Amino acid sequence: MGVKERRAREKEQLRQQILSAARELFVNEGYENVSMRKIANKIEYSPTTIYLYFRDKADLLDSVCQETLLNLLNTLENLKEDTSDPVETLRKSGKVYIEFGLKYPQDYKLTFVIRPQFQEGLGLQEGSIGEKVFNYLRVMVSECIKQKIFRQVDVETTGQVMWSAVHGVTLLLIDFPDFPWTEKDKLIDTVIDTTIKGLQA
Amino acid sequence: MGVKERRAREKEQLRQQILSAARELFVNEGYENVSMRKIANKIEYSPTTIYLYFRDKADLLDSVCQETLLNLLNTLENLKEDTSDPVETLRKSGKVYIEFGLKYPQDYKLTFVIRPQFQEGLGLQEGSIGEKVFNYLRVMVSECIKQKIFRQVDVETTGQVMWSAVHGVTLLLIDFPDFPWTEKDKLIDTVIDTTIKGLQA
DNA sequence: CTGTGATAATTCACATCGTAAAGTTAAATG
DNA sequence: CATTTAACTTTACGATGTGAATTATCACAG
Repeated sequence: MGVKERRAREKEQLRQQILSAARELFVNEGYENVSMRKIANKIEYSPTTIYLYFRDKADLLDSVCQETLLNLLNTLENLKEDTSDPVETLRKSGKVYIEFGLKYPQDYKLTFVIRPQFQEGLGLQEGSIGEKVFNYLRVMVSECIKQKIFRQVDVETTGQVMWSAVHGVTLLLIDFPDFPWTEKDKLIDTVIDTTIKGLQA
Repeated sequence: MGVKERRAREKEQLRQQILSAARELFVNEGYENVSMRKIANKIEYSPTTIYLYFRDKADLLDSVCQETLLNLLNTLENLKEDTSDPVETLRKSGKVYIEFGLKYPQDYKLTFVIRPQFQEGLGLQEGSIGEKVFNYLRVMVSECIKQKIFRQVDVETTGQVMWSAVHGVTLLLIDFPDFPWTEKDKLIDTVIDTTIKGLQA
């Protein structure tokens, strides 16, 4: 009964093909400037075929963003060189987060700014990858608090403050590339250092 | 020669009409979901009339955003109750900035997220309103530094760090309303306090 | 090999979009 | 009244997201 399996495999393959064509186009030309027809052309299928695999254009976007979140999660988890210094780990994580955003600016915007416009509230719910990313942050922060390096405010708030800071710079640097920013790396480091210093006991 | 003037006034009036119809629609339905035809219908003119007043849809968006920036600037300047305590003024300004964003979430996103997608780099150039807003921030920050309350890092970086923090929370709160945030006001205050504390000498 | 049923992909169609170009109307000037 | 000018509309084009109807592809039973 290998037939069913092969067919399923083929179906999954085409799904992936659509997904990666969509990602490439979204990233290079922006979500709004990519039509279903363009995606279809790229993979040499008819436009409506895509609808056999994705509910609509927003659903396609959503799937692309899930992948991005997974990438981000992996990137973050890859640096768990447990230095036993939780603050250093947090600092490094912040840096990696921002650098991820700047390395794939379109993916970042797609995931954290564009998608929320189309999928109200979704994306960070129970068990999702987005939640896992924030959990990663939670763990690091709570380590800092446990060791009494950070003030004894609650983990949630502390994590959210950290997230605000890195999310903020990332988006500003992406959205206003012509603004007279301080030297980029200096700005990034200062944002992280300032926030960490502000959170310390 | 009052004729010319009257005509000019009428023209300006229609321009304003278009602008406010556009703003209302953009805000309520989102930029992408508003067509030139919808705007035209609302003001009871033909769709192409709008093109006599605005280059294209992006230009219309741009004008709406300029108004938003002006509103923001006014809001900020209205609280210059010179308490002679520059830190307190900065804290209050941050709060007002965030509250402005949360009060008009769609306007805020339009201005700081959507527009940059259509007008590369524009909006913060020399003499613009956007620049004035950032100048406001600069002045406050440099006051804090002058009084040796803040670390002696340069004004630019300090201001940009502050902006990152407030921009970050604002957008997160807008874009992920369903995320389990700490109590909103607490989060806002903590973001501001943390950043200011981190910047202090 | 032929027919059958399922599944995958396509063709066709529709309403809507941004906006260019040409056409029309009305008001100001002489 | 005639003419010029400015304001506005009509018409038109190519592109968009996507639903419905249609066709092609293929595994399997007889």
